[in-house]
Amino acid sequence: MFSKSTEYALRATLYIAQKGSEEKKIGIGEVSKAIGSPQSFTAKILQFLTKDNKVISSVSGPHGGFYMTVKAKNLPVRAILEAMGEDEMLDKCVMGLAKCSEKNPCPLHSKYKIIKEQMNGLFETETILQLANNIKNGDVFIKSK
Amino acid sequence: MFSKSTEYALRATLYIAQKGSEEKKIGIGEVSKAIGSPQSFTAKILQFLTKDNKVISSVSGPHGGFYMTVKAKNLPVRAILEAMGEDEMLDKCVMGLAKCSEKNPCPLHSKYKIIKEQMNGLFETETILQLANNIKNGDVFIKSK
DNA sequence: AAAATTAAAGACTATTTTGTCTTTAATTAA
DNA sequence: TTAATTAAAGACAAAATAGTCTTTAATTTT
Repeated sequence: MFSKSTEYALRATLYIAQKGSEEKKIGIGEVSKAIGSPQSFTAKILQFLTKDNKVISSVSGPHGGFYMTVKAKNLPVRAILEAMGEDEMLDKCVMGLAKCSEKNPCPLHSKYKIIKEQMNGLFETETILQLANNIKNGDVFIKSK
Repeated sequence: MFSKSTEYALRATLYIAQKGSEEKKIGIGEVSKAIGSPQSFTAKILQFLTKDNKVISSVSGPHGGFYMTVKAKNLPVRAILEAMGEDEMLDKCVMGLAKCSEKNPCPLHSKYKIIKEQMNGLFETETILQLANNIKNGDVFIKSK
């Protein structure tokens, strides 16, 4: 479905949302350990998500690290996909037609459309904060055992 | 969703199902032109789908080409995904957890599961022949204008 | 002001995916 | 049986993705 980069972005963001705040920033070492991802690669992804404070924020120096504002935590999960440039996945033709539409539908268009609508609904409805709370509760996980 | 290879595989297979038969084989040139894909790359993909006559069949020489048996045409679309080794996509964790399950669910597991079930249903239910017939009727297309 | 700590930046490498091109093998028609 | 036609095989090349490592900049603590 998504690229490895986006998978790490989703998990890292949820971890930072769950554990961090403006007062308590999280270091890259802790993040990559918590989600089970390569540290340097994850660093690069987080730097990218930090550009223009799209989704996450950061400060350098001692006691620095990554965190999210309350406003950012209340964004839908889709915001992470958009920041990673993978939100087009949610509207892409399943057979790869450059222009797949009602006028020019691929053979799976009409049935796959319904599935895409549900995916859009899922990523639009769920907020980062909601999912982060589920992690906190111990109901769900962001690292494989 | 799927790799370019699999997108081409889906479209090429539907074209061959629609236009070809044991009596009328289709050349690689015609296929790649009809679906708008790079010819040599498509050739490699079709060769792969021909291995062990998984989905499509072929013969070399004059009046040779690609075709599908009646039996193959009646396979579900999922057979193409399986042949391309991309059917695992239909069961993969959306956040990239190696082991995402009811016991160890990712934060999107329970809701994404429903979407996956529908995707599985779609690819399992639709047969290659059914979709090919829709192309023949002019209802749907496998090439972008 | 100096040392320590942290992310930012960017060069670099490795792997996978996508794609091309040439040679070979199979088959058929003349 | 020779020439023509087609896919098969496989070596290459290009581009995208994934990942590492080193240096720099920002910030804080001492």
